[in-house]
Amino acid sequence: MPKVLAPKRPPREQVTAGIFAAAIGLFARRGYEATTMQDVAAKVGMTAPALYYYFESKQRLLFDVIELNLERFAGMLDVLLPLGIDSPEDELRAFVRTHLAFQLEDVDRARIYNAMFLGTGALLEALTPGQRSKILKFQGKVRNRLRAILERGVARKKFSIRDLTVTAMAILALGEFAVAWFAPHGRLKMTDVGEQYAELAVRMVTPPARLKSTPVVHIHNDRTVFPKGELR
Amino acid sequence: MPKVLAPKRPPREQVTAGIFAAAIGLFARRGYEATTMQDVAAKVGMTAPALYYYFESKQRLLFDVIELNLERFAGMLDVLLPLGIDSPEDELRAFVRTHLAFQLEDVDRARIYNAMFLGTGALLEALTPGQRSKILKFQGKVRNRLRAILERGVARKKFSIRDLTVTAMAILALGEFAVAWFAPHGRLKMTDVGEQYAELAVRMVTPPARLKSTPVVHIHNDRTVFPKGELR
DNA sequence: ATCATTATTGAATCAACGTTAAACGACTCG
DNA sequence: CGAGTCGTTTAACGTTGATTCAATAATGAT
Repeated sequence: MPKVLAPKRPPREQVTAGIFAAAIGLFARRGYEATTMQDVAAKVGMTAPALYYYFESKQRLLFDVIELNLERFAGMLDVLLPLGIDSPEDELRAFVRTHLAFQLEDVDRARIYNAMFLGTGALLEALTPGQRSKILKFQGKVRNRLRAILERGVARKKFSIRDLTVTAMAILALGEFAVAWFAPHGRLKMTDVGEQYAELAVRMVTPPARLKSTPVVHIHNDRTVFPKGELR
Repeated sequence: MPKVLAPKRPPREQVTAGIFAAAIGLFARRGYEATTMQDVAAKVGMTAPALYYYFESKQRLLFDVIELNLERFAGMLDVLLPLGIDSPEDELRAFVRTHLAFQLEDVDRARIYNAMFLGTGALLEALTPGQRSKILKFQGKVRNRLRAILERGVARKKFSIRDLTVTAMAILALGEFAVAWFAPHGRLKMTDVGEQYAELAVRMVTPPARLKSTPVVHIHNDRTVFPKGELR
């Protein structure tokens, strides 16, 4: 009779997945240099040398971690792109919500993504030119998607935007910054924040009601058109 | 005749200032762990042990670097605080502008500040509990300052805010994210961005004009009051 | 000049870490 | 059972980097 519940040795895949999970968290939080192979090993109940059975070096581990996440990014982008929503406002809302979801559904992943984005940490140094261009391309796609939404809103006279770049960056900032303060099990649910951020983004592109009318300027092709003497 | 241009030994202050400058840049770009005392020393034309004449340890150097920068920010904050600006809108604008100026006028400093804020990098981990709490206390002050501004605007029925925390974080996000994209000598001047960010922040707390009126909810004491069925 | 103090250096110490090597247990297949 | 492979461990190596120490150069005062 075979031993019941005898823990059969888990397949290689599963082990590496565990190592990835541990490494992502540690790299994301402490940074690459500050994380030791010991740390990673300990998190999966191993000793450091055992890791070398799966990864030829620490560098390689980082590389693979990043590569793995790049794939996930790409997947998120697909969800982001094909939205066939009519109203520019709703389109903007959807973008903001999706962007936030991407950031919050896996904080470690988002941290790594942002770290590369911000040029912080040693993560960027570890990237190959191929990886770098891959991620820059991804970034560009996300930004362009947002710009397109904003431009469409402007074209339809729904949005009032002073400078496209500034506004786009402001909206992206919301999501990227979220991982810094959002507490997964706190008072607010992720969907709550998504709703509110979406609304804040819409307000950003909507002229205020009561205030002495802010000069509305429409932008064309990344070049801001200023009214008389505004924005010296 | 005294040797003309004889390089008199620079005062201690000046040397430490140089070390700080070098350390800020390196810590900000490479991170704490990835920076060696050699690196810092080389940047100021010294050898590593010489640094120990001025700083008792690498950790201490990091702490002093951080503290120095916090003081600068605190200085800015003080400038911001006592201004008897009446209008909540103007107060908010001033905060946003100051926050952005702090971020953009010295990118390295901002990166360090943000790294701690974001929990990215090993900066926070490298500090002692005492040092950490000091820094966190400062962060709290900044946040509370913003919250106070927002609360005043709400109390005066000038601002429409759904959730104080979310809105505050959104506004802070603008500035913190700026270092990631702003190009010092590009099309936009810092003051331009400041103006626009200030305006975007005001819009965030101002009910939109044309849209089918977004439900306006006033918040009390960090507890959000939801209207009928909003924000499930 | 001489001396004390200040500032810096090169050599040395020590721990930590990435990595390798050899050995060991466990599981698989004959 | 026995042999081979797989996965892991302990021990060890080499390097790097923070920090210390004794020696020394540079400076300022007497």
